[in-house]
Amino acid sequence: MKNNVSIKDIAKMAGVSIATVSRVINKSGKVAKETEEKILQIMKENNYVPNLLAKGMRTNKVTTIGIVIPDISNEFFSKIAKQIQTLFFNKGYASIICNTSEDDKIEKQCIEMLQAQQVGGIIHIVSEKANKENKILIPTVYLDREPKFSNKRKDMAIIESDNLSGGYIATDAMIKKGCKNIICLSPKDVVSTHKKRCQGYAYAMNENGLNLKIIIVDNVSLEEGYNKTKEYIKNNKIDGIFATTDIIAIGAIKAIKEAGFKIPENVKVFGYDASNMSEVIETPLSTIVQPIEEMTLAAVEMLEKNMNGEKIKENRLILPVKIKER
Amino acid sequence: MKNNVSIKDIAKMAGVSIATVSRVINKSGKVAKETEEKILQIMKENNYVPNLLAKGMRTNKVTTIGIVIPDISNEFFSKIAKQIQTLFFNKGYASIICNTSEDDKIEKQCIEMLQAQQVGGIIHIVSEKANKENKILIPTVYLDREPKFSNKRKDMAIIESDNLSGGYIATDAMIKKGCKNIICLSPKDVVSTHKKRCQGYAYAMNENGLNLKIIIVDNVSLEEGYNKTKEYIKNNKIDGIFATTDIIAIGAIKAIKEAGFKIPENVKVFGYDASNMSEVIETPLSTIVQPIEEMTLAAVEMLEKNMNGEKIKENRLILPVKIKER
DNA sequence: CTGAAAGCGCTAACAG
DNA sequence: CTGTTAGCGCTTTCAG
Repeated sequence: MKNNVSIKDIAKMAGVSIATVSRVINKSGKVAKETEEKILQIMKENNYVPNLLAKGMRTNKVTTIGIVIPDISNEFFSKIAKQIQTLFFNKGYASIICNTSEDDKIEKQCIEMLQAQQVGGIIHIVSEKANKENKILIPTVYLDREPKFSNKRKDMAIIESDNLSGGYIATDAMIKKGCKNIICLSPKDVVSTHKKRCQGYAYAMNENGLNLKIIIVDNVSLEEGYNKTKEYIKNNKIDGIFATTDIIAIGAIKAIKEAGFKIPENVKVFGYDASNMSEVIETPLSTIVQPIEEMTLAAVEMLEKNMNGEKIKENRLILPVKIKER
Repeated sequence: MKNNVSIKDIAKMAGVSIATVSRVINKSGKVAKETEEKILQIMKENNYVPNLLAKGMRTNKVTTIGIVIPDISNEFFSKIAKQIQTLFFNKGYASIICNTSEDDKIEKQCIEMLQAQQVGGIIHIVSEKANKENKILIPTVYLDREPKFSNKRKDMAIIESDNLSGGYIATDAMIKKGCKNIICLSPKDVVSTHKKRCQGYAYAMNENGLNLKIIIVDNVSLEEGYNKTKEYIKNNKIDGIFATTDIIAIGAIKAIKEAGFKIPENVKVFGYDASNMSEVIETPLSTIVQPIEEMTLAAVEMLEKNMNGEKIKENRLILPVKIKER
């Protein structure tokens, strides 16, 4: 499997020392044009590709970063992963992507593996269960979800979108259209994002003197959105729903329609994330758009600075979201 | 950034040679229980994590594999990537994931980078434009799409799902329900998967003496599915649609309904991939389910064998698909 | 301008 | 059972 030609092979073929070959590879130091061309030629002929790992080991500069993500098959996260990988690829870095499946045990293993793989930095979306910081020395930027342990370290780099105002503007938009009985459907507040969206909802409701009703779904699924909504509307009147993620809203829509109500005439529905599903569903589903590009770009830039040991004043960033009404 | 303790540091602290430390790390050779425990203790205290790259360099055994994918934010591909990364993670491998964005230039760069990163093997879903094999010596398994250059090398490892019968059973199911005028919506046949699905469609139509009509969409999008369908039904009657991927079917549905037809009463619609969108759309959309787990498992196993230099008789595999009628 | 040599962290004989 | 040593592919002084 190791038919790879090495710098040594090239040197031998060119009749020079490996130092010289190294110099032309890195365009460092002076090499006679003649020798340089000859070496370049031989490298091309033999399809030489430098061993980045050996180089990294020697120079202590690494060309790999890690991305730790709860579930890469989730649309929102996969978009993020794509952006990050592309941004880093263009800078010459390879991205090692790890799935934690929301499991803190696996998450720990991921971090250890990345450390063992000598990644230069990590962009980390914490799992639901992550309670304590993994004790590592690798530069890390937390993205999307605020880690539970973030209050312990004020210098922690965290990039989020503005989930609080996301919840607020969604709810407020419905209130402005006359809704008075708006419920909020959300998973248990294990994750900062959903929690903040609920808080935004609560803020808007309180501001308008409306009674809030937060209904906890046991998991993030169409079924749960459906079941909990169906159950609730048996004995309660509602005219608005704010679900902290699209799929829950879609379940709610199903229940609402089954009960004979019209959307958006009788009940207005807001989801979150502007997923593909929200695009294709035929019932009008309003939603909140997160600034994925800005978030990933900021995370990548911040991580790069961290890796270069640069001081950063702004190590926490909250990016604005947009509303998409339908 | 390199505060990492090394085997040398541990050895010094334990007052033994690095060889001994190496032995306890790898559980190779005999080490006195006493010394072993002492070393283990010190390793734990100092949070020692072995440098896999150095190890790989020395042993010529690498713990990284590459995944090359056209678009990781695509639901189907991201599910595949997740599976592969998980399977390899459990075997102790890290996965470097690369996006080609369907661009053969980027694809080439990806392969080169993976080579430079010394990955042990690659699972590769080729881009649309990939026309010639990248000349590398890394064990590679092609997944999902059959490379255009596959006929040149009969020993190439390729895992696909059965797109041909996918197209066939979808079409056949509609015919069995009485459809006679079924159109097929598909992107230009740049990619083997869509091409084969169309062939399956054609096969079923011919078998039943029906006229086939394949309509090319310019790109894979809801809009194109919508536009091309709307255009066609202006002057033609149809009672069935087979779209080679769900999103196109969803566009078609929109056009059909706008024209006043009922689904599935007047027109039956089949998509492909059993995407989340197909799950939530309120109009009945039948679809074909690909065996993602089996595909990825087979690919991973085949790659592992390749990496271990094992001979494999079956280097081409076509896995069966399932129908999901709605 | 170019080569020799040391060393990054680690493993694998080879001696003790 | 344990230490010494060479070397994986590469960069980087230090001498020529």
